[in-house]
Amino acid sequence: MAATIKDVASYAGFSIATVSRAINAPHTVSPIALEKVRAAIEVLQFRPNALGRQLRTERTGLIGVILPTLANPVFAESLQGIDDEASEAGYRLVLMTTQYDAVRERRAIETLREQRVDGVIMTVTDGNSNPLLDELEADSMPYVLAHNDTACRPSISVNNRRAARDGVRLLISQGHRNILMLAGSLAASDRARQRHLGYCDAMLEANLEPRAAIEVDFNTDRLATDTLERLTVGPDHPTALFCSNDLLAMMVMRGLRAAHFEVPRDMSILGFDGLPMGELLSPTLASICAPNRAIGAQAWQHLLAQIEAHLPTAENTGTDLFKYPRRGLTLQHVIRIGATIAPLQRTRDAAADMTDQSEPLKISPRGR
Amino acid sequence: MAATIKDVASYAGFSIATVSRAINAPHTVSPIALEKVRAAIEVLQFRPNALGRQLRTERTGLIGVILPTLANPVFAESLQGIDDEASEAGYRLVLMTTQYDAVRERRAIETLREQRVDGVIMTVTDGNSNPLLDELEADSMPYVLAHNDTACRPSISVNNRRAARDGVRLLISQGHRNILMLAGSLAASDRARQRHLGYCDAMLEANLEPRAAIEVDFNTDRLATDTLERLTVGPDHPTALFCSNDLLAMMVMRGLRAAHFEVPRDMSILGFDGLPMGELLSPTLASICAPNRAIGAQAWQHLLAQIEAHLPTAENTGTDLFKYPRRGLTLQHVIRIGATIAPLQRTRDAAADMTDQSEPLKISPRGR
DNA sequence: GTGAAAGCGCTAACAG
DNA sequence: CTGTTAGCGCTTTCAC
Repeated sequence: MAATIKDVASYAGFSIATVSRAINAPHTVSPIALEKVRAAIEVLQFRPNALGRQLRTERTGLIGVILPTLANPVFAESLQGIDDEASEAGYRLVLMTTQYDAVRERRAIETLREQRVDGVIMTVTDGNSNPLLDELEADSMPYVLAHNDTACRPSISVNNRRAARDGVRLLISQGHRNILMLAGSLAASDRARQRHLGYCDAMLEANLEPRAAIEVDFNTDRLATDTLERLTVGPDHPTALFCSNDLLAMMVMRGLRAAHFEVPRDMSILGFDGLPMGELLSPTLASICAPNRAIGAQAWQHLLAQIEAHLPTAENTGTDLFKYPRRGLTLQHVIRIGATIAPLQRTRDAAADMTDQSEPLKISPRGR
Repeated sequence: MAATIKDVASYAGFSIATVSRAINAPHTVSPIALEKVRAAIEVLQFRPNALGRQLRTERTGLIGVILPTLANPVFAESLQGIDDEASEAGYRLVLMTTQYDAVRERRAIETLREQRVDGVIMTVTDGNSNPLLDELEADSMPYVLAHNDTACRPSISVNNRRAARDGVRLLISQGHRNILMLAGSLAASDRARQRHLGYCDAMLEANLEPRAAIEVDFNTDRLATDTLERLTVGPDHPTALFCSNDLLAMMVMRGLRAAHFEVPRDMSILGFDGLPMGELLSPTLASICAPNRAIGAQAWQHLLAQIEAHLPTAENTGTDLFKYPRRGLTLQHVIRIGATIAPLQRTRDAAADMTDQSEPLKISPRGR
């Protein structure tokens, strides 16, 4: 059906070797031959079969990308960042999503390795103690983690712990003392765990008692009512929420609004990720911004460096590894001040532990 | 380095054929052999090389996906829809983005064909008169368009024209008469053109004069000031905007807000796409919703049908083509009522062409 | 500058 | 049930 290099060769009146050279190293072929080959290719609509080449050269130009989901724009952005650069460099991406499932992570890697991808960029549930990654290293398969922050593996991310700490510090500086953290499944995200540590850091250094993160299922599009109650009812309800990601923050905002809780008057909200859409909300979402696209782009750069260090041409000296450190790279986070954060008003609840009760009390609305 | 089927064969004490069978058709192999092969695979950490198999079988299990960008969640959603189903069926996605560039579309298809993908799902700038697609058909390469709506090609989409008409009708039914449409580059999107036609349909049937779409560069994150002026200044400024997509609508909302134009009091806004995040805005964004994820999923189903019809096993009768029509499939759109739309208040501007001027006038705020 | 030939890793007749 | 063999399409020595 489709023309092969053989067809081109016989049509052009040369051997397949010459055709191959005409394609891959035109300068090593006589102008006459080159022209004839070109013509033959044109006429026969020859399209080189990448599989043949890849089988032979042991390089595919394919990069595996493993992400939890594309429903969270964080990963879509990051993916776009990877694609921008990788496609420029002539690589193609094979995408697999895991839905935060470790089993699917394993399968994805397996599949990609069978496909002989030249490298893998991924965001995993746990970047540290991960046998999958150990295997990759043992087999010296180039890989880079994106978003996972771990010092001991090649990874590109913000310092999640410190970023969270900085964010929660901001809330504290605004007078908030009863601050809760919300997260998706902690088990499914080492980022969330890091962020919770950062939350704890900030709380402790202010002599506040850190609380366990409230885990929220944000695959559904609605906040569970018991969660909502916990946030809004009772004398002890928090005045500020630190949400482990912006999507969650947005969901919470909607839930609060439905419960007639006004943000930021009745509750300050701080997100994490810095999704552009957060600025389009009203009130605009305060968030700890990670440079998601840059994370993808940098992950690519690091992967490429590893791939090139792997090439037979480059001698695998320690210099290469030094030039392109195989260990974590931390990108800078930025706190985006947004209208979802306000200084604490001394409401009845928030003023509970204050001595001066003389100021006019504002009644917090009750949910439900 | 990596073990091959030969290594496994010799380790297990069988021929490579038996190993191959043990892998691909275990039931055709004696239990003893099977066990020995399994053990060998285990010990040698054998990972079958997909390239060899693909070269031989002429099937890769790879699906090309070509999308304009992932920065627009519409496409990220759609991609997730594809991935959900395709990965389930054991296929992998090779992703390429075009940034709405026809040249990149062409290159992407070329690259994917060289990689011998089993089929392609794509969203192109122009689904109708597109030589690329003619080529694909000529070579009987399975493909499906997603989001592009065209009757004459395999495509999955909403009826963009009718959907837009329905949306604009809603605006008209709310009393709006001066309605403008905003779009990204019309040249880069047949969807936008279809939607503009729908806008015109609705305007004409109400005896209103349709206007040319205002093209907005929404790659930048800010609305150009001259565009903004056009929307807000003068006695003739519109009272409602139909935006060709939700991202644009959100950008416009922000621009208007910055100009102290309040939505929907001073301007009603209707988007297109039905991005989930629109419901998290405040006011919640009214939008014509396309089932983006379902579009991706359906595109996959149709592609799979084509691929299977292509298989040597299935006889290529007309029945197959009848069962899985190669032509466009239209999914239902839904208009999401949102708080960005309000009945027209008879402001000074909007009431200009009305005879009854006696009602109290509300002064529209002036931007800048 | 060009061609012959080997072989990348695998599957699929075919023969036994 | 198993082994032998012939390629899939390409690159790449190695001669000439």
